[in-house]
Amino acid sequence: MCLGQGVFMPTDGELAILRVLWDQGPCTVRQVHEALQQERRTVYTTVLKLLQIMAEKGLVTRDETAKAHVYRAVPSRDATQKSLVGDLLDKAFSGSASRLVMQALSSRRASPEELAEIRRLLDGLEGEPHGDAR
Amino acid sequence: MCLGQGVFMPTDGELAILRVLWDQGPCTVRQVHEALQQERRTVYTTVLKLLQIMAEKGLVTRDETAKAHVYRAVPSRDATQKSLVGDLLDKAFSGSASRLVMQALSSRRASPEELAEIRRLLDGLEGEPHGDAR
DNA sequence: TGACATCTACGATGACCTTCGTATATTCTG
DNA sequence: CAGAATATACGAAGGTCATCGTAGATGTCA
Repeated sequence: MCLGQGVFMPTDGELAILRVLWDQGPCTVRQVHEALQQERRTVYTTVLKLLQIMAEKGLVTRDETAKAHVYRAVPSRDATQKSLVGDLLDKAFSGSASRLVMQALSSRRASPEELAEIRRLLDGLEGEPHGDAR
Repeated sequence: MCLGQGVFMPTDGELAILRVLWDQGPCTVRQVHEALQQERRTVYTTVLKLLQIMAEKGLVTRDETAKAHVYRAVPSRDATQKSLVGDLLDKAFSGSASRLVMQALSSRRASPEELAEIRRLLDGLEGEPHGDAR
C-alpha cells in the first residue's frame, strides 16, 4: 500500500538538465547549455525554454537578482531516481525488484567494488527485515 | 565499446500490450483489450490501433488466417527489460548499476527469497569476472 | 552616446503518442 | 435472406515535448 508518493516523472530533456544541476549546483542557462553540449546538440534558447517550463512545473527555482538568472534543481537526485526506478518496476517488471536488479547487473558489467557495495546493502536489508522505506 | 545494441524503446502503451502478450502468449485484439481493461480504461479500437502501429514497427507479428487476427510479441521480455534498464541507467544513473540496484531495493521491499536470489546472482558474477554479456 | 554582446520572453512548428469515431467487411443466427 | 454481432481499417483530433527563430530588454565598453 501507499503506492505513488510524491513521484516526479521528468522527461528526458528535463532529466538531462536536472543532472547538470545536481552535478554542478545552481547554474545559469549558459552554464547548463555548455555542460549539455557534449551529449545533446541543441541551441541556447532551447535550454532556456526547457528551464522556463521546468520553473513553471516547479522542477527548478530561479534566482532573478542577476541579469542572468540562476536555476536550482528542486527534486533531489535521490528522490527522482527512486521515482524513475519505481515507475520502471511497475511498468516493465511487474514490481519484481529482484528481476530488475538481475537485468541491471547482467546488462552492465559492474566493478568488483560495486558488487561489494551491493552485498553490503543486502546485508543491511536482511539485518532489519522490518521498518518502512522512508 | 559497443553501446546501444538492438535497443527497443517501447512506449508505455506498447509496453502494456507487450506485457499481455508475454504473459498470455499470442492473443487476438479482444483478448488483449480484455486483459488490459483492469489497468487501462480504453476502448477496443484504441488497442487495435496500437497493435496495428506496433505491427508496422515490427514489435508484433500477426497471423491473419482467422477472421480475428492473432498477435504475437516479437521482442522478448528479457531483451526489452534489458533495454529499458540500460536506458534508465544512462539517463538517470550515469551508468552506475550499483546505484540503480540500491534505489530499486530501497524503493521496494524485496522478499527474503528475492534477496537470496540476488545474492546467488552476485556469486555467479564474481565467479566469472570476464566473458561478455551475450 | 552608440554599437555590440548577452539575456529573457514567447510564439510557431513538427514529431510522436494516444484516443476515438466511423466506415466497411465478414460471420453468425433465427 | 435479413439483421445483429464482431472484425479490420483509417482518418482526425488533442496532448505533450523538444526545437528554433525572432523580438525586445539590459548591460558593456570604446
